[in-house]
Amino acid sequence: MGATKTEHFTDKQNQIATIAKALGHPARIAIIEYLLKVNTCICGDIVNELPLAQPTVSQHLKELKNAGLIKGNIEGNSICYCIDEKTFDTLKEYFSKIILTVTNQKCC
Amino acid sequence: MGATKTEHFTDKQNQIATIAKALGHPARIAIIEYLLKVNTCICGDIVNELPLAQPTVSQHLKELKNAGLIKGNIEGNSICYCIDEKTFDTLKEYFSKIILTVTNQKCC
DNA sequence: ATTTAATATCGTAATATTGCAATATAAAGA
DNA sequence: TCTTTATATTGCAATATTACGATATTAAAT
Repeated sequence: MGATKTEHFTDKQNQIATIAKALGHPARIAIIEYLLKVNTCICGDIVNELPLAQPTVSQHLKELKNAGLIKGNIEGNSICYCIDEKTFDTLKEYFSKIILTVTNQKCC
Repeated sequence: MGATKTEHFTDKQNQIATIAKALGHPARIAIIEYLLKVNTCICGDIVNELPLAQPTVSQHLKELKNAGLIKGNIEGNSICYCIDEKTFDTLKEYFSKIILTVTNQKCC
């Protein structure tokens, strides 16, 4: 016990859960909002912006990248990060569909 | 260490992260989708639907309720659960704003 | 009053996440 | 080449999550 029973759920359910999980930490939300503000930036900029050590920021960036929420392009010495729109679209579409369905329903 | 540094982030950032975190598990996504299909149901229905024990389902329902994603109304013996639209709206609005901002940006 | 049914809570083991110091890697500049 | 700069990885401690058996709670049914 302790491990999520991933294999019992559909690919789509796991996909949405994985993306949501990546956004389930305030530091990662802060990183997304910072990227939104500055368009593109390097890891060091985020380290200066957030109250977290460089390895911690690097780890959060990795998780956001694994979930497809950001992209990282090597630019010589540093890595240029920016938001990956596609995955946010996937989420928005998913929630839009939920809301459309729910508005036709009656709650208990 | 090990605990999230919640106090260093804004209320809005923590709010979005909390909601996203609640959706960051395939079982909870499956519960949302089941509720979407059947409109309303009781805990026992979900226990029959998912490959998880009753206490586990109860715990997942509690987290979804704490995040404001579902509502639970006592109906005599059992509890009637249904989706709470408001919180999904909050998420959708948040992602819509992100996408609107990103589409005017150029990635690296 | 007792039993049954539906959920919640407690306790606990297994696993995952968070955060960071120390260290590694890799490219640019002197 | 040696140093500097930028980022990633490793290893580990603290904490959180996941899952479930056992048990408690609460209301309906008999």
